[in-house]
Amino acid sequence: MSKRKDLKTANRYAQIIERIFLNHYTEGASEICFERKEIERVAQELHINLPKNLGDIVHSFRYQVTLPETIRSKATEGRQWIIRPAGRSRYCFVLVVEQDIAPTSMKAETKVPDATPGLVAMYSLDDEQALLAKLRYNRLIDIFTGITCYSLQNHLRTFLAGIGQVETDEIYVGVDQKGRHYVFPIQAKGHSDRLSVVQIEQDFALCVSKFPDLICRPIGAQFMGKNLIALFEFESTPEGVRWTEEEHYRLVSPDEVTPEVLRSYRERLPNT
DNA sequence: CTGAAAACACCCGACTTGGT
DNA sequence: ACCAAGTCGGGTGTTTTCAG
Repeated sequence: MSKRKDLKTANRYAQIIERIFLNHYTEGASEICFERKEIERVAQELHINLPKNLGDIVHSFRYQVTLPETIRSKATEGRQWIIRPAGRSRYCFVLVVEQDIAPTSMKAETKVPDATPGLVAMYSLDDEQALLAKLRYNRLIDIFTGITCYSLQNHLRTFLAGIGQVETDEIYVGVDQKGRHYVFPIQAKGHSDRLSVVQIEQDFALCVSKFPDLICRPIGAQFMGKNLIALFEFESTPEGVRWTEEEHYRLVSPDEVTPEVLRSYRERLPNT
């Protein structure tokens, strides 16, 4: 993302993705598909070294960095390009309603007495794992959804027809007081990565394929600070995935928990 | 057709590099 | 020297290949 010498030093990833896009783009297009093989071809045309990890090109534009300006400028007002998987080694740029899944700044916080075991907090290896552990030990998914639920497994990776390989950070299953069963796929992000609608779409698809009988409610989780966590819930509409709920939870150490915090916490916790 | 092995695809963390 | 962006290697699940 250099500012001065974009033309000369735009990185290989950006050059490649830009060329692929422009190869297929026509005025007014809202879907542009390409295959992995094209990455190799384009690198050759541009006389640049083929990156060794081709998948990382798509991956980085999906979750980490913004697309080159050339591509972004071809999105109509209020819309943005995302890169959707479209089966094995196939990808599609799709123009969707712009949606930045980021925590709202001025949102009220709910205090929760931090029940994360000290040892776990101390030795978490990375942000994402730390976040998942805090969600689990503090039953934040129960509190957020109002449903009693349990972690089924984490890092469920599987292959979906028509999409490709997908991965969900953690899966919870739950049951409400009327006996309905739910599945909650969780996407967790530390400070640096962004939540992406692409992943939420995949979570819905994963539910349909692997848990067709359960009610599917994808959740996004993001650290806003060390002990401040934002949770999001999504719904699937004809216009695409939309974010419907957002709550912020602050984990506070047990010795600063007032009776009031404790009471409100107990009220929010679903009965088991 | 079946099962095992090889190849492929993808994501993550860690290393490398280039700009300040 | 420090920081962040760019790149790469490892691990694991899926798909393909192929011998029997």
